[in-house]
Amino acid sequence: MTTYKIVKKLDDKYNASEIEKRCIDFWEKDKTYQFDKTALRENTYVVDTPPPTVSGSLHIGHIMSYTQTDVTVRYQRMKGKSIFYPIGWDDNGLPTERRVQNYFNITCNPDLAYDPNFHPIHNPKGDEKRREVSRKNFIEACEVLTKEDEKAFEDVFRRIGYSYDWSLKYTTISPESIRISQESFLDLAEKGMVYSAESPTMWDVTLQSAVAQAEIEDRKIDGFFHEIRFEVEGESDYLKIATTRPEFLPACIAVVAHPNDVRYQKYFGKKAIVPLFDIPVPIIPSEHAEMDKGTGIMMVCTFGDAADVGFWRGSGLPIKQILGMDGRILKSEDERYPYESLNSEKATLYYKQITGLKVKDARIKIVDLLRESGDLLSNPIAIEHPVKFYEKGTLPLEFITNRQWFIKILDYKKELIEAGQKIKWFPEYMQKRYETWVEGLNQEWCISRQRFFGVPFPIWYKLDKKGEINYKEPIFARKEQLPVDPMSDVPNGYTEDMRGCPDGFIGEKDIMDTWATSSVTPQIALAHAPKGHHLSLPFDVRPQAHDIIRTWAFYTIMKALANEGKIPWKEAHISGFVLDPERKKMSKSKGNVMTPMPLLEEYSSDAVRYWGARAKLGIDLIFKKEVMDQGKKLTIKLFNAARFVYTMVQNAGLEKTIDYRKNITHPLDKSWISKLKETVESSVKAFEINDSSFALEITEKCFWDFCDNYLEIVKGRAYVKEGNSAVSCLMWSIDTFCKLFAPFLPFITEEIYQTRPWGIEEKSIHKMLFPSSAEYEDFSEDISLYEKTVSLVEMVRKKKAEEKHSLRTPVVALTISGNQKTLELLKKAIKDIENVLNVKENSIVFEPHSEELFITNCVLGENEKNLTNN
RNA sequence: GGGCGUGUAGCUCAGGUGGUUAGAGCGUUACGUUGACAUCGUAAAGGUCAGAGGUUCGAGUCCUCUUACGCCCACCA
Repeated sequence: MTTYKIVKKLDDKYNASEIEKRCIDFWEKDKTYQFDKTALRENTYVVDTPPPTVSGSLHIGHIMSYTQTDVTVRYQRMKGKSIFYPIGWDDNGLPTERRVQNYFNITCNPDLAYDPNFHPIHNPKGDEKRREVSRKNFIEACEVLTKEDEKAFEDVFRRIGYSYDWSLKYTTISPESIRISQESFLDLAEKGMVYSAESPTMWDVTLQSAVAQAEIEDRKIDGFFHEIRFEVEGESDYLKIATTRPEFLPACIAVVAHPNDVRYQKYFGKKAIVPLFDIPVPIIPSEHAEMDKGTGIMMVCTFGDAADVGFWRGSGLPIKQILGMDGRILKSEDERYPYESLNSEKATLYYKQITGLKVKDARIKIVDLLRESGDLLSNPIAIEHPVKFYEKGTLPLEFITNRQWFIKILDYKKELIEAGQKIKWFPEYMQKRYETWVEGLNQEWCISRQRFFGVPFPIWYKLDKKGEINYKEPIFARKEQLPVDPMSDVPNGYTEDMRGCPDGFIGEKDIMDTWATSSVTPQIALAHAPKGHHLSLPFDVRPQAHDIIRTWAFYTIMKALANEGKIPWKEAHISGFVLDPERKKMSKSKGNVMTPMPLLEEYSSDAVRYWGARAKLGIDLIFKKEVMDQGKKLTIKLFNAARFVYTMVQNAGLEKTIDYRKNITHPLDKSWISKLKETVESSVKAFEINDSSFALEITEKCFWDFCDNYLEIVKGRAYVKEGNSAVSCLMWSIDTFCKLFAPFLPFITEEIYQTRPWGIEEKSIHKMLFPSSAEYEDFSEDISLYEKTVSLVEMVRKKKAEEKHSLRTPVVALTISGNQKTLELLKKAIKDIENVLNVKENSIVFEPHSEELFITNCVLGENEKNLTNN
């Protein structure tokens, strides 16, 4: 067995960093947290740990939620369960990609061949042009950089004592993870749930990639209503059409009004003329238009917003694409306005003035032109309106038509909601959030991204005789081929020299949405488990924060359901955020993030864990250092209380026998054990409903009661030879508190447990069984003796405080009033009471006159200070 | 517009099946240290439990409404 340390004795002074070092070393050598694959499933607790994104650093929000999970896991371990608690690093995705580009001054060109001689070097200056490298080289560069971050993350997680089995560590960009992600995709392809299509896609022009519904957010931005004059063919009057996006005039395909709108009914079937460009477009009745909004009549362009896309889908009208992938107005090949116009010359003249401009500039230009031509009916009206953004983007999303891969989800809403109902959510109301999200889904999951650092699609396309791509019949990789990179691997039946040639093939350049990989974390974790394990879905728990219910939780449920027909986990534990003192979410851009390492140094790991563990699941927490102070104080108090009790145990010559608890015979001690029993019972109850913060709260309360009252009251008895009952009771209490606190404060409790005065080697406390109230049953007695004694002590203390005397001031005369029963009870602890109050032996008078317990006469003697002063 | 959550001491938060006088930490004030602990102890002050109504012998807790704040979703001419 691994030795905890050579000198098995508590230090004289509490030293957090020494204790932390000893414990980390001990747990490592002892393999305390190793997963035991031989345990039965019902004796195993399986966790789908969130792999943190390794770009930048961990912040205090991680610490709160990861601590809450570790506490739960440690409790389960102390229930005797084998724990499958892996840790992974999410190094796959955009944040890493951006960071790597800047750090090495490189950029990825997936068309390039792999260069085995390329080694990335730190080059932040970026004086020279960014070097283009192949996708494989780029991924290698990502791995170089993420390794450093992962080291720093691991240091923090080890230091704070998260009980991962580090041998289960995975990364989301590893070949194994890529394999699993691709396999999941191929499985869905077989099931007919994936397809590629060319259609209007939400497009981030800065990122130059498609994004999915889950990654977009609304932001209120300033804009203008422009009221524009549209003439009607064959009519003398004109239409007044309001739009926020006049730059899309040349892409206008129709004008629509509500079918019941009497103002416009007479125009239906006629054509409106788009100003400047003289484009005749049909005036169509459509429910898309609302009578009471604006002028009640609107123009439809391809595409100004999601409503335009919706209308276009049902209209059968052709798309007029004027916006390029770079967010600029397209130049047509012959530099003419490329669509139908009554006056092509004029249309071209105007169109030329906006080609190549960014949408915002094009808008300004068009407004100027409308003003000049007299088609702007009023000055633009300033408004604030919600616009869709990519959550990490800076410019509004555009709808641009291109080819993307999708996973069908809209047909499965019912099943997805039912799966959500089978999962127990903590707190419960988080299930509602999941349901709201699923109900509100209106797009299939677009999983292709025009990026580089991620999981490639296991797909190639055939080229025909002319070298044109056949998208209709993609070549899927075979499962035994995985993982594949279609840009360097070759599909079955082809050779590398056929790549890009007529009658040959070409690889799919795009990569998958990072969530396509994150959504299979349970499967990835299992792939990293020791051979011969018997685990499968569902896991026991998924801990995560509430902001990613619509992404991580949703996609994981969706994949588990589609791939395996199962729910991924039985429970979801949803944590909140840490807010700064102004109640703002901590974020890098606001500069208000706190990193954990300095706090661990300042307060100790146990104290920081205390802070995280006190927060309730799901609640957003305002960061308060004072709570860490409280944790630090508690830790030191535990240390000192244990040190004192251990000295008593040594003095009493108490031996470790199974039966030392049998020494506990004194009524007051047994009464205290009742109190302890109650706390154990409530603590277990709280843990069982995943309310560990409550368990901590009541344990702490009981512990301070122990220190302030019980320990003080029996101190005198513990010093004398016949004090074995008290000493045994103190010892058992310390043992109990250590176990109750162990999930929260793993370091100090291990230190105290390992330095027990028996001198016998012990297993880690974290492998011991959590206390159960039944163990205390036989040693407990009516709790009221303890409670009455404490209230009596408090009364006398208060009297001494009121008279500004020291607590050691002798009491010359004391009369206690109360009912007969109470007084008889108190007499059982008379020696302890005399001692703690410093009353002369046999001088307490009992008066059985009143119902309530109180002191009718309390005369204090002179204390030493007063004597010297006089 | 729909939904969810929150409102308790100066601050940050607990208050479980409704049950004495509503709790903790920090902060404030007073006192205290010779035998675990000054990274300390004992005590005090501090509350119309957001507001109104209802159920009940009894409501911080249950119901209805109002109000303030936060979040999620939707709308986006």
